[in-house]
Amino acid sequence: MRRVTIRDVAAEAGVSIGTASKALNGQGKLRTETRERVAEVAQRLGFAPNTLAQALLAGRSFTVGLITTDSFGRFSIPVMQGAEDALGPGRIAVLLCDSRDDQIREQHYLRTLLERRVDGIIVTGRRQDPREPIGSDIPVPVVYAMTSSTNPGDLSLVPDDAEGGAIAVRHLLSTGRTRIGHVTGPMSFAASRLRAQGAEQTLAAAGLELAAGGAMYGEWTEEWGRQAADMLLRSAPELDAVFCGNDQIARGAADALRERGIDVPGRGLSAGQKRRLALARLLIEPRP
Amino acid sequence: MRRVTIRDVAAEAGVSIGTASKALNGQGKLRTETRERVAEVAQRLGFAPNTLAQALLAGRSFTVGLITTDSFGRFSIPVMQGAEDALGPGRIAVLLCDSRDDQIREQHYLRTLLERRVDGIIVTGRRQDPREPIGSDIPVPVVYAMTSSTNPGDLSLVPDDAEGGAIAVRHLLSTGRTRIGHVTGPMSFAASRLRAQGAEQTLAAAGLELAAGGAMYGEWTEEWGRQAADMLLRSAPELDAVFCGNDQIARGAADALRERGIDVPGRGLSAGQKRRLALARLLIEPRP
DNA sequence: TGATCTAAGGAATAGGTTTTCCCGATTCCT
DNA sequence: AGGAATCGGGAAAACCTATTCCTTAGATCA
Repeated sequence: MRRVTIRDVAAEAGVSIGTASKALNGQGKLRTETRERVAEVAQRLGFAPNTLAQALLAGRSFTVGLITTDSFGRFSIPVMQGAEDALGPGRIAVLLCDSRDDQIREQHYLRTLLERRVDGIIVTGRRQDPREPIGSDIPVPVVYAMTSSTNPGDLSLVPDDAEGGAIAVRHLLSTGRTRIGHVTGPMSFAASRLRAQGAEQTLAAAGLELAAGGAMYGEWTEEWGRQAADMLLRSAPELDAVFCGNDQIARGAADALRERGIDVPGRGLSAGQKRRLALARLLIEPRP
Repeated sequence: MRRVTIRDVAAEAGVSIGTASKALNGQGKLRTETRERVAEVAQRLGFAPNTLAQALLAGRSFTVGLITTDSFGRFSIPVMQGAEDALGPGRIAVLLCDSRDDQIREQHYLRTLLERRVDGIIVTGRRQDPREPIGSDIPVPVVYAMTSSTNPGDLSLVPDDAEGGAIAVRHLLSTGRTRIGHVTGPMSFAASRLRAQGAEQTLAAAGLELAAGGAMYGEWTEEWGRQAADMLLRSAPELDAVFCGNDQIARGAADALRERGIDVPGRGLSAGQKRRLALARLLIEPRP
């Protein structure tokens, strides 16, 4: 039941182990006839080089770890998919870890990944925000995707929330709206604060400000969208647009407004999911 | 920049490599004082045993491969999550591969996994159905989850579709319905055929049969649910229940019927997602 | 006192591959 | 023909750890 090794191939082809290795990898100076013979034997024996041995020798594992904090939720799936898509074909494998945003599990997985000598680590999913970096003094590159670390030196790939807020407001202004409300997620999330900030600055540049006294912070849920819409309807009945912090809130608010007989246009842009994690390529050199 | 190895620990603690290994793993006969000294040094130096070296020595990699065919879609995510949940804490890692139900990619990943000497392979996601096994003569255990192979010897973890159809019909009969229609997915899917079969057999045992001349095969979509409901309304206006093959179809059908003024109760059972892949444990021995 | 036993830890090996260095045999040049 | 260069391939080290077998010293026993 032993797996066939390069030693078997070498013996069968009547050459040394080193020669067999060179033949299979296109290295060294070998006769063409020799190369072909070794290749044929390897094929016939079903030889598959042991990546573990290669990794041990190379000092790297051709593997990256992916730590998700939201149990493969809405935020980490596109990252996961992008990472796999960018890395898989290049013989780099992706190792899966689900920390559930729990410190203990996170440390456990971090340790496991380091023991496996991963070439890099991707941290993704909505983490408690703001949040400590997953660890200090980690001897491999770490990149945060769709989440960020409090350590300013860390590499992170995040949406430009302030610009996003600005874009939304500019769009509304361009359609002639001027009395704009803003309903968004918890104030503890940087995403909420930055989007509101971008919106406010853009309004200020036009000599305006957010209706109803500023951004309304709450939850990232449909339920909060409904509640907030009701509140707005009472406190600021004159407004002519609502900028919502995410899709759930928008859906809730739109439903609530429609139920009150207010006409709400359909959604404008798709969520633009499936961001490719091209940055992951930076983590590792392409294998020669 | 070299990572610290057991050799460094041994040198620092003033013992041999073998002794250091024994101390860290609780093996052999060593003085307690020695054990503690080695442990302290390992801690201080931040030693993390190289899993690659362990794997090479042990002849197994403490890793399983997970091949998804639907790009982390609705069917594979629960399996992925269950596998990670069952394996991760036990120091077994899960390697991610997305074949997109493409033969070429599937073969590529299969080869990669074998080169990495995985201890087992999980294949999941809705595959084209019926479908060839991922390969023959694979030297590691393979289990199909939420999908099956045409090779009857292969291990697969699938819902009991026939029993599911039977359960649905028994439920409807118990509420007094007797004129039951069935709208389901494509006939090319075994799931469709088996559910219809279970439903028909249960009805037959009660001396009944499916309304409108049998199961209506179509797509797994809301759109098809709407269409089918309309058709049923015309061809079999006397029916008093519709058994739908999946949630999408049910939602479409319910919407269409409600629009025609027909009262439809809310959904009865949750989809019961998040199936734990306990079977994955069978693939591997727990690490000693 | 000499022989035997136990405790504590060292030396060596295995696992599979890549790569560097080296050696023998041809071929080329003058 | 004699030396140099090239060609083809072999031997061995290195990567890191766990384990098996030995060695040494001290203790026990008759």
